[in-house]
Amino acid sequence: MAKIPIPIRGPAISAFDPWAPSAGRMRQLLTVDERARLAVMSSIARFKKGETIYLEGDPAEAIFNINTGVAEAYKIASDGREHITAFLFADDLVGLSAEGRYTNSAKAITAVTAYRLPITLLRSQLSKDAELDFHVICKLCEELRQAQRHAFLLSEKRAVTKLAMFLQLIEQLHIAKGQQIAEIPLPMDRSHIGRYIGITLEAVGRAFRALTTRGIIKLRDRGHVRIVDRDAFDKIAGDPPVLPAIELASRD
Amino acid sequence: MAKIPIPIRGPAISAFDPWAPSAGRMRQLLTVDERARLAVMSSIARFKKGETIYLEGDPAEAIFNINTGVAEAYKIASDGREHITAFLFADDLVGLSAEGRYTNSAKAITAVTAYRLPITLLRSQLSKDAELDFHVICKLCEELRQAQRHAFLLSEKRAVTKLAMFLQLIEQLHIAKGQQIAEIPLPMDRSHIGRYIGITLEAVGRAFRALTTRGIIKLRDRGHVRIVDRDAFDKIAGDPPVLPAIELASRD
DNA sequence: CGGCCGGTTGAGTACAATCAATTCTGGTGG
DNA sequence: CCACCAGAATTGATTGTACTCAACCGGCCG
Repeated sequence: MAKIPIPIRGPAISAFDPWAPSAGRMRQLLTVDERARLAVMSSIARFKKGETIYLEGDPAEAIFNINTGVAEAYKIASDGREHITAFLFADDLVGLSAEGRYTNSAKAITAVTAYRLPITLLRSQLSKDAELDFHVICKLCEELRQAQRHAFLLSEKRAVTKLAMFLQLIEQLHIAKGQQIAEIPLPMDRSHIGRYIGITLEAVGRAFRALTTRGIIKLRDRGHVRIVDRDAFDKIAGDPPVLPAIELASRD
Repeated sequence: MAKIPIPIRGPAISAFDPWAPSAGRMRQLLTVDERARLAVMSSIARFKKGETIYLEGDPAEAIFNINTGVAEAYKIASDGREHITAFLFADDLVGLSAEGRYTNSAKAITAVTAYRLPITLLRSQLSKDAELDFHVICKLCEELRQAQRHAFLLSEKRAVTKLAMFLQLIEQLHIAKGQQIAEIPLPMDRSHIGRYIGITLEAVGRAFRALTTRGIIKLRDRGHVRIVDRDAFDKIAGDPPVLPAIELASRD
């Protein structure tokens, strides 16, 4: 293995601060120093498209910090169907466990590079560094918020509503990361979307078409959507979660 | 306000340790010392049945630690329907926020007493006490696991499956807390269950009846179920998450 | 006694699942 | 540059399940 030619800055965690306004932007929580300290205890893992990162029930020896690419966390239903728990992007943490065992499986959707953090090392660091702990707490709050929103999405019955909420989710993720985008990129395929929002891939397709023919969205290709009619879109997806600026203005 | 006559031991957090086997039992994570320290910075809040604890979008000034009773966290859908994000029992933390605003609402299902922890005080404590931080991290992992399991449940389509998974959820919660029970107590009504598992209350009733007539469960009254046919039950609900004892035996 | 709340039952409808066939797309090699 | 191929996506016809709306039941409390 040759050394990585690009400069390595170490693991990264970005999230909203649960308790301080941040103008709708996620911040990089870790300091340069923290990232360096985490870097020395971590190795870099590479996964090919479709490759398994870990399996549910395996001994949880490490957590992963996605660097590039997209991964999925998933669970297998009793009838064999695969339910996607979360899509994981850069700066996300993966490897949730309980009692020393992973509580879900994970695999790469695109090619993925990630920092692999052995939990033994991480844990000893956590018991020393309250600052790092606090950042992990922030990230977990963020993941919890996402998981609840996912459940909220799944509680909807109409396929178009689910799809619209999903698109809103992905869009806001990019906005929160500071990327102004006219188009929503969809690195996952129709079946991934279906397994995430709890409908079949055929229903996903029909929902896309329904939104397209109604002039609400426009597909450039498989992986790029544009929201044409924002009002109609928001009426289907529901208002996006409180944007601080709007919130503060309308309140009091 | 008279002083509380019963001895106060202070806030409590119980969860699985994410990284150490614990024989399927949740532990009380906080030490006597930590609980005392948290107690001095907290006040006791009492909520009547149905009373609102906080509303989505409100400034997040405190988090709550349920002491007695049952509460619900919920979100309102665009069509006005209420989706229950989580049922909250003793030792649970509630008050998830982002950017200083609550990201869901919460209200009491039964009469509730809770410790109210102002986040300003809590946060200053968190930046000092790595041990406390670690315990909060454990609890958040636990909540995240629950939220993902909830989403998994919601991704099922058949009402009987959803209900069975829900009952399994509640049962395991009691087992994890060390209470051996022959009967599953349901402190919430049919409409709460429906709002949690994403079906109408009529469908909840029909699912209960379906399981009853098939001889799988038995209702003592509105609020107490007994699982009669465990095999049939598990076949519908899916195998319960890895129980460490079984897991270790069947592995290697 | 009457009203209310939680719960049950029933008939008709709407929506997505299913299964199967077909088209589209992007990538490959000749 | 084109022909070809495999995987992804679309379309269509049918079926099943839960939703809707409405009526009804039973206990509890004033």
